[in-house]
Amino acid sequence: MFSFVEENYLKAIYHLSDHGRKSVSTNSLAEEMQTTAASVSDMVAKLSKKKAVDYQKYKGVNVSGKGKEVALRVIRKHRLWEVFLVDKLKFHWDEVHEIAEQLEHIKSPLLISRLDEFLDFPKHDPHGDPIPDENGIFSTVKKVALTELELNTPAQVVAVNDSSSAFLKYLDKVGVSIGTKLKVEDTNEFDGSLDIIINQQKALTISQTAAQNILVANI
Amino acid sequence: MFSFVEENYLKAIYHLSDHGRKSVSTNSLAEEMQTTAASVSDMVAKLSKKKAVDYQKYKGVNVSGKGKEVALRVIRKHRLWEVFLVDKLKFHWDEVHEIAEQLEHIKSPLLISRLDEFLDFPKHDPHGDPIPDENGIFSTVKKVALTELELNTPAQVVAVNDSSSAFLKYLDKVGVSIGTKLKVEDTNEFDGSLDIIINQQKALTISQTAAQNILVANI
DNA sequence: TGTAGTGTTTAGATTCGTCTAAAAAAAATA
DNA sequence: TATTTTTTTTAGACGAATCTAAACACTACA
Ligand SMILES: [Mn+2]
Ligand SMILES: [Mn+2]
Ligand SMILES: [Mn+2]
Ligand SMILES: [Mn+2]
Repeated sequence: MFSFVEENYLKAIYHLSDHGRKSVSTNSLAEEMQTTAASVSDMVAKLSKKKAVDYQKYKGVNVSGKGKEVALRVIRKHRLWEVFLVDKLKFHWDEVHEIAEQLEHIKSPLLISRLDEFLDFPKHDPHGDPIPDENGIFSTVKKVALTELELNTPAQVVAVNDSSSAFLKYLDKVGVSIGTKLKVEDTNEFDGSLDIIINQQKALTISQTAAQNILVANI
Repeated sequence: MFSFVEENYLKAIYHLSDHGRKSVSTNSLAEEMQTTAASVSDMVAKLSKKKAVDYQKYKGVNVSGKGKEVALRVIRKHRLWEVFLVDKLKFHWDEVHEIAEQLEHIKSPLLISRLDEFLDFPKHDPHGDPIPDENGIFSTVKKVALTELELNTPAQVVAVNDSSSAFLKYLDKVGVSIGTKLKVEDTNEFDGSLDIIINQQKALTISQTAAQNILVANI
């Protein structure tokens, strides 16, 4: 039905549109897909003819109902495979994305439901991102960037906004991972950095940039 | 280096050439690949230019050293994934081939070595076919078709020649699987059928066709 | 040994996804 | 509002893999 390449476009449109909430420009999609605006124009017209996106020339593009379904199915597979790689094959959380980019395109609904079961129906991937169920529904937990957390309120790390290897390695070094309990002790006005306490013991200061990429939930 | 399609051609040539022992005709390769002789001619010329096959016009084709390496790597991945599907995801041995056809093309040497370890370094896939190691070496066990087994000699089923769903379902029905111990009690001259005893108890008669597709080794 | 038949290769076209260059539309700015 | 700049689309081409039709090479055998 949809090719490897079409699936990747739909996933990118879904992400850039903030889960289908706003329309996506040709240039931003070209940057995301590491290709040219001309190629994007072509592909978007093609996806529009297949009713996978809503598109008007010069007005941007967004996923249609059908396109959203496809995107969510790919995202579900991507995240389940990442859980498999980390939980079962002992990969590190900064090594799994590229392999999951390939595995997400394997076509077999039965394979995915068996994998889901084998992994014990995980609700989140190794980076804390939610895994949609077979109907595309996310289990929603209210999460907030660490920069928004109120002072001295205990919270738990539930996800990261930046899954780059560099950032994940930094988090490892300072001892932050999914599930880590922490609170913010103080904010430093002059550069936006935060003084935090990890697991009721380790104190450290992290930059505003780092804090914006750490998502937490109240406990 | 090699595309999805090129990998499939190399695998097919390797199989049709009986592990590189004899050269493969354009037509037989076209049939195996479900395509036309013209397409095969094109692809074989391309693989020849890439030094993955030895090829002279009108004289047939065979894998080169490099092509054999590629084919064996794909075969290794195919069979390891089949073991994963059966042992870990509880698939039935007649359901795994199509999915493994997709998974065999995932590119990540580390993934395969981790998978191998996770599966406890299996030497055979669910159909009894040997899994080459990372250097392309098969662990060789002398196996023989059940039709060649001497009378009243105890043996063990180690592989099947026919992995079709129909044949595997038949084997399930009569209670034969990889590892089953059996011996041949008698041969019926008029139609080549065999009277066999399974696990020292169950007696049954199987056709010559079935027996030719069951491979056994002495115990 | 000439010829019919089979097997194989070449020629030319098609689809998919991509590219560069140029044209057109929209947005920004003067 | 008129002009410049940016964004987007169109035009035309290309490589990969495929196809059909036609030409060519090898084989069999009369
Ligand atoms: Mn990922
Ligand atoms: Mn992808
Ligand atoms: Mn198989
Ligand atoms: Mn394949």
